[in-house]
Amino acid sequence: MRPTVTIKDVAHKAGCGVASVSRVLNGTGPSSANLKKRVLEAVDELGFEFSEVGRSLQSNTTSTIGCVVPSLANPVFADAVQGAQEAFHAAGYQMLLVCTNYDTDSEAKAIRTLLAKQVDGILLTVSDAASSDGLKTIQAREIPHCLLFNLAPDNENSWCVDDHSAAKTVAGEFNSQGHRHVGILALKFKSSDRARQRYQGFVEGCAYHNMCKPALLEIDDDSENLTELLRGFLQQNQTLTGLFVSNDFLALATIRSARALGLNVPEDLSIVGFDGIEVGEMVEPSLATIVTDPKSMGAGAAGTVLSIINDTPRPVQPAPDLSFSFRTGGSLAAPAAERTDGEKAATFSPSNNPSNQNSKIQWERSS
Amino acid sequence: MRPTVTIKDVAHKAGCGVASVSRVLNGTGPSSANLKKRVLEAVDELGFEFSEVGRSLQSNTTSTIGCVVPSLANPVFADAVQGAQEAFHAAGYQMLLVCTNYDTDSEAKAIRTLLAKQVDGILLTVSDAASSDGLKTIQAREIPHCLLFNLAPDNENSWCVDDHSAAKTVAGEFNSQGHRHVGILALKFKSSDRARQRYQGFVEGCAYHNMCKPALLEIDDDSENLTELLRGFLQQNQTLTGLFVSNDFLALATIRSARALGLNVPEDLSIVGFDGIEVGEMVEPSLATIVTDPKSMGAGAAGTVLSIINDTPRPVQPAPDLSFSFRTGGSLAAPAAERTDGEKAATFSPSNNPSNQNSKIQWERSS
DNA sequence: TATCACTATGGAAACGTTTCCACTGGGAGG
DNA sequence: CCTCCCAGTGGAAACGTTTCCATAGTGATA
Repeated sequence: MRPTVTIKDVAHKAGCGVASVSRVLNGTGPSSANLKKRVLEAVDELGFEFSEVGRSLQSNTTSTIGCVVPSLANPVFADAVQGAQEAFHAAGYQMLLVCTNYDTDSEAKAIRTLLAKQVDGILLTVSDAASSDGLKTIQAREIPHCLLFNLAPDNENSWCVDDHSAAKTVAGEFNSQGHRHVGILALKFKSSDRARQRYQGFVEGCAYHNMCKPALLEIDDDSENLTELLRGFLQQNQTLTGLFVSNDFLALATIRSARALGLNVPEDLSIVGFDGIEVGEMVEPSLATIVTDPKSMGAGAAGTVLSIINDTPRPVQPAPDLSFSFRTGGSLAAPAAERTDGEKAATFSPSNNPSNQNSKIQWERSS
Repeated sequence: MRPTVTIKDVAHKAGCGVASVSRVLNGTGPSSANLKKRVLEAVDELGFEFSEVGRSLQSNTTSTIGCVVPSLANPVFADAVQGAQEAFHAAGYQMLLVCTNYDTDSEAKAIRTLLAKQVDGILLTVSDAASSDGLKTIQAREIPHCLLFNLAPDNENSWCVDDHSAAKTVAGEFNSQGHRHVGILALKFKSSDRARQRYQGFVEGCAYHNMCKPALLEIDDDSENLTELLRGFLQQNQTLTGLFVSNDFLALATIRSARALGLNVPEDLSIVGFDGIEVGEMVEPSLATIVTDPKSMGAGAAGTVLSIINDTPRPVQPAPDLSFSFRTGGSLAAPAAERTDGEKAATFSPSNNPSNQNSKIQWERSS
């Protein structure tokens, strides 16, 4: 297809063997000044560039890294990917990107494709690190790799925020504002083990602070009718004064839905997000949230992959408790006085469904 | 490095020649049932997978497409990349991603690398399509490619929003709300020819509606002190009642800065953005903006690249005037009465620098 | 002068595929 | 029975590199 110029053409033009061209151009092995000159001239004249394909075949190396993430729609991943891309680029590697849309089959398929392409390493975020087929394949083949935003199952390499502690921290923040009964809004656990971590940490944190067990609202990534879901949820949990939402994007949407239901944030309902995306600071009220640094995480994970490839010391990851920080914001405040005793609770629930049994049963202290 | 199993191993195990294995597995050429069975068994047992590298060398094809964008931090590009990735993936292509950070040198270098990697096609967004070295190289080598978000210089393939018309539309919206003197806040033109298009369209639109020539505030991508820049700008243009900001992200930041300066949006200053990112609808007031569909654009451009490769009919691009639409929002309203005659204008400019000569000179009608 | 070490160079193998070509054997048609 | 054709198969070339090895030349040392 492409009438590209190969090393043979150069050799011919320079009147020498291909081996000499290779040596001159790669600076490997000796070569006379005269030969160098001829080769360089020929290269210039012909506009020769090495074909990475030929090279790869010979060296069993592609200077390509695979990167698998659920989606770029979430700025957390977009930032992480960008950070990783820059790190790889700086090290002379190209990045093959695949988005899986939180689908485990896509994950496995993508990974197989990447392996066939002979990537030198893989950086990946999977739905569930403990059960990922793709991950198993990678481990079996001993491909240099690093998980990103997934907690490593067994001594896996991974860069991730300590979701569990972070969520616990959020519980503490709710507590110190005087909230006793809060909820958590999370993506379906099966599509994100991160959501589960956050849930568990939050439950634990609430227990630690002697708060009620948080009510859980699990939603799909593509749920359209958030407002309705929220209405139902709040009707079932009328004493709820705060809501921890498992990512900022969703938290903003939740604020909007709450408004649509006639609730004031934070007076009627406090909201805390997770991720720390920039726009969270631009809205009014600003979003209280856990802030993380996805770009650094991506770059760090990339560094880990590179260090495995080159057998150099691994980059050090920030201590788990430093992987995040809490950012105060207007969306979290003390609950309005009349909300804490459940009096006004009924105002946003015209339906007379008092089924809040959910909030107290099956509740046990875990610390 | 990798003790992978090759077609030779399969041939040996199955007791046949490599050619037969290739034929069986690719379904090209005849083969007996018996042979098929043996080969398939061997493949299964050995866990054989074709090496794309060997294949590529032979076929002069890599089933890989390069994708060059300025950054993923802007959700417009993130969405577009995702759309493109999905389209490529569906067609059996992998995507090599490079972010250039709006740097033209990176652009050229990235493109050279991609060409060395023998990508089958390239999808790219450059800083300035008219002067891009990388683009010239691509054209010279006749690599299947498509521009994204860049207006094609000469019969280039490109998918882009009609920035010019969209900006003109914005001018019209300002006009119908009664604004006479507005400004435009844009990224430095050298790093984005899109910003220039929008500027020109806006100027033209203002002229068309007999408004004042819009004042221009050009900023860097990494400007930290937006609030200060805005303060200076507003001091110099005290009769300004509206501001067109060249992307939504920046628009939200601008709203925040305006607030920091004690201005109410939209009463003291109306803001209109560009892109239509989702969070724009979640903030209060919601962001009036031009909404575009970057994901579709990415997918469309990817389709164009594929159609060039496969020599199939090009996907049809939406008509320029359908490539965007205006979304009303709370950030755009009629200017407060006292603002239109410049009376209250001084309230936000404690400095007594009345240099608004900028706004009226060199002003010409263009339609 | 014979040996040696070392530079400079080219030929050829190897990497993993696909594909062309040649060879075999068997069935059909004369 | 002799051809002819075709399915079935394997050998080998080709793709663009790198690298091993062999060879030739050169200057220094014994």
